Amino acid sequence: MRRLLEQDPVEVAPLLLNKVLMHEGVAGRIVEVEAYRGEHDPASHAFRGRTARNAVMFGPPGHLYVYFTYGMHYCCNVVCGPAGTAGAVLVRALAPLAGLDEMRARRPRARSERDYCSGPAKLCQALGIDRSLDGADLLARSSAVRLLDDGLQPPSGARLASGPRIGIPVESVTGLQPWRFWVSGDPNVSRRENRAGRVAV
DNA sequence: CTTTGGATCGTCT
DNA sequence: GACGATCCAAAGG
Repeated sequence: MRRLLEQDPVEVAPLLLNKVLMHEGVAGRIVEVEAYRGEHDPASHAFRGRTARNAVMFGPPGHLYVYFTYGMHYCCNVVCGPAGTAGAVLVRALAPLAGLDEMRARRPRARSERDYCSGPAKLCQALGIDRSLDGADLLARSSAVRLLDDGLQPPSGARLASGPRIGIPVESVTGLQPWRFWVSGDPNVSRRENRAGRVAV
């Protein structure tokens, strides 16, 4: 798994679909992700170099990068690429798998199970992920938060969908890149598949 | 169903 | 001092 994550985030991103993210027994299957590169990606937190916030992005692959945004939300990424090079895959949505009661308690305003993890900040809330987990090794047995492979293969063919990343200005060069990947048709994906989405080869 | 605006504060200019 | 890799409620069709 570590070797897989050492590749370019754009290569890794679709391969993380159908993997499982778990924090203290509360878990979900990854159904939507976005790839972020480093210095050549204007949309990346690492575009302007290393800072205290994004330091983990420059570290070894397989660790968790958690950032705080909008004054109230956390979002989490799987760090990719070789150590010394910035790269990460933002986890945008999960299909709830375990700890559903815990998720409901942490997301009281959710109207249905679909509302538990259908967004990058929602899933962090549902799993109880915050800045204290920034830098955690997702592949270590001893970690509270882990990335697991339960044997289900990543989607391919028509089951894999891709499109432009969300919240990225389209006028920027990378804003048009189809670096958002999701499991086609999964109800937990953060935004419904629309004209922007297209099936990847 | 879609659109719009408010919340709220760490981070970087 | 401005601005988010967002979410939610409210309002309009």
